[in-house]
Amino acid sequence: MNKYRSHNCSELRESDSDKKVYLSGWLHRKRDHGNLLFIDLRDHFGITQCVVENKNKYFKVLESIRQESVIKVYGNVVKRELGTENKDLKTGKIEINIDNIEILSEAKDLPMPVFGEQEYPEDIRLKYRFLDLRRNQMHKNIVLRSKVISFMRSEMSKLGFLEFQTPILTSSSPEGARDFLVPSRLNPGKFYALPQAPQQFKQLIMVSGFDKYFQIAPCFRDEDARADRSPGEFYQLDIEMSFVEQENVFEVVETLMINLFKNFSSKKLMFQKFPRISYEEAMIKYGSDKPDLRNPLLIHDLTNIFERDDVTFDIFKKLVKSGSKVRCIVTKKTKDKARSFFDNIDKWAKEQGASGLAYFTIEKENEISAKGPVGKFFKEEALKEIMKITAAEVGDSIFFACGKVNDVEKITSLAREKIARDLNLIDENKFAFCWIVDYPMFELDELGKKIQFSHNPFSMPQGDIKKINFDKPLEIKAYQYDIVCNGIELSSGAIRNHIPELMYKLFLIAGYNKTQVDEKFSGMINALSYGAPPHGGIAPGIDRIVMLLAGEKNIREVTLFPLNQNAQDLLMGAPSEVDEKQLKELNIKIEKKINS
RNA sequence: GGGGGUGUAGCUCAGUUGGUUAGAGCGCCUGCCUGUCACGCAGGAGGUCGCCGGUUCGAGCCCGGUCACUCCCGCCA
Repeated sequence: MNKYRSHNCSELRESDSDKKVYLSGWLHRKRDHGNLLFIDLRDHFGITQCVVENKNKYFKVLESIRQESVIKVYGNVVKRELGTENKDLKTGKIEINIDNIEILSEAKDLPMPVFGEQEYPEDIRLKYRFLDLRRNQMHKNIVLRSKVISFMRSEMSKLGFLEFQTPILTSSSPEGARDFLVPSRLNPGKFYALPQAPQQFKQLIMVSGFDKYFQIAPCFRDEDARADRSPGEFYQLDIEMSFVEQENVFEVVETLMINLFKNFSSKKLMFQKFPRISYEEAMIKYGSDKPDLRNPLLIHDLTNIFERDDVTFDIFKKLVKSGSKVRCIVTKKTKDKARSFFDNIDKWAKEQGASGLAYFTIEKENEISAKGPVGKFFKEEALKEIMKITAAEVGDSIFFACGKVNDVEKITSLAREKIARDLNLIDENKFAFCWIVDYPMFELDELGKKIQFSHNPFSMPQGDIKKINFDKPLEIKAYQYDIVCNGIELSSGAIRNHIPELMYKLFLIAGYNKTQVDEKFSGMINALSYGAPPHGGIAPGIDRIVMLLAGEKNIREVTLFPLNQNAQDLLMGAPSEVDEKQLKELNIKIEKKINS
């Protein structure tokens, strides 16, 4: 092919026997027999075994050179003797008899080995990412990521979407996450912001008449990290479409996801048509708006039961009287589970900051009774009612949580997952997608006083625009939706509000008057005032999709050069201090924080 | 900002109730070895037990503080 190689390290077969070839790659592994030396030569494509005997003048050189050095090998392709073949290698039926070699780049002692599948501390992996990325699993994940993105591009193009780039230096937006700011040299004292998402731009693209747009869009948010959330930056498949209803967006995304997941994973899709679950229903049944539908457990509301006279569980009754809710989870056929199973869950709940989970098991001798620490507080009639509501049967157990709606939703949602894991109810070989729909337009803030947008302020409220009752804002639903897979939120989207008058009304409810809206969203409002198509879209998170396809639990496993949890790049040393001169040009002065 | 976990050789980890000189595997160095593919065998070097302080006759182990990494909550679409 060129002066470095005639073939790559995965190419040679029996049929190439007796050919003179030259290969280049990393010295993956050495097996030194003293007078005979085996070398596994590795490149991106695979591994080829090379052999050299002590009479070769390069023998000593190869003996002393370190792993991960890059060498060029010149030699003869030889068919391996029967019994010395390696079935695990594509090239396992041949080997290279080395004539001579050339060292292209020598490696120092390694801080972490490339060979093997052991786990290593993440700070070392990130500092030596180039070594980490040579390792098989990481290398595969990154290749997968590349293929997924290519696939998305080609599918979107086939569907008639056009790919555009939107600005990276843009303006700070008042809603949503913290912005990354970039000082402007030409405009002293002013800042650009990196886009949290190309939200306004993609809407402007629709207003500009381009009909359907997509982009593999970088998004920047200055928020704290999680396992499934990179600090700093991540990528979305940003999509926007003109003249569409919610279902049209769903069609595109469902088709894409089904093709994508069928193409890149052997795991089965639980639903060929993704279930649509309203936000309200999701919060009751799963305690979360990102339910893992592989998990068969459901949450039920039992608040009313604790208003009955034949229930004497006073702690819960008192809480219910003061507005708390009771929710429960039923586990099937758990009456013979060891006491420790129940107690562990209760203990776990306390560790999560809840006041624990009460539980009992339904039994029947002469009459139906509840066995367990709080069982004695429930008479037969009450138990029958509970069984009716929850579809619980004799032999099943019920776990209860009581508290304010938000708290009880949080703990039951976590408990649903915890209990299912303990009982091994989650099928890891499935993908369960669903849509969460009908999000409320507004919600109360934590103090329950101020009304604020619950999602995106640019979403279109549902129903006949002329008949919306703005006096009851909390009842207004929006054409706002999320797509969730295996409990991971992949994306949210919405049909956008393209009517300025309506937008002013909604902003007013959230406490912004017309002047304020004009100031903050002048570009957007202005654009919508000169003929805007009804439009909507969505933006699936690419990192999370690849994470699911790769079967990884951490987003950094599918990211080439991720920041660590403190948003530092240990390889490049970012963020870093800058020259006084640079600061001066930008009119910026650093005030050192003095710790007392 | 808050809570949990981890921190012992270059790397992965063990280290009993607080008790003499802190161990193993991989890697590294030296020697032996012509069919290995996690090659094998023999020997060797390598340690501020994250850091600071305390308790104790004695601390890798107990206590307090602190730092780093990570997971979670807050935050975030």
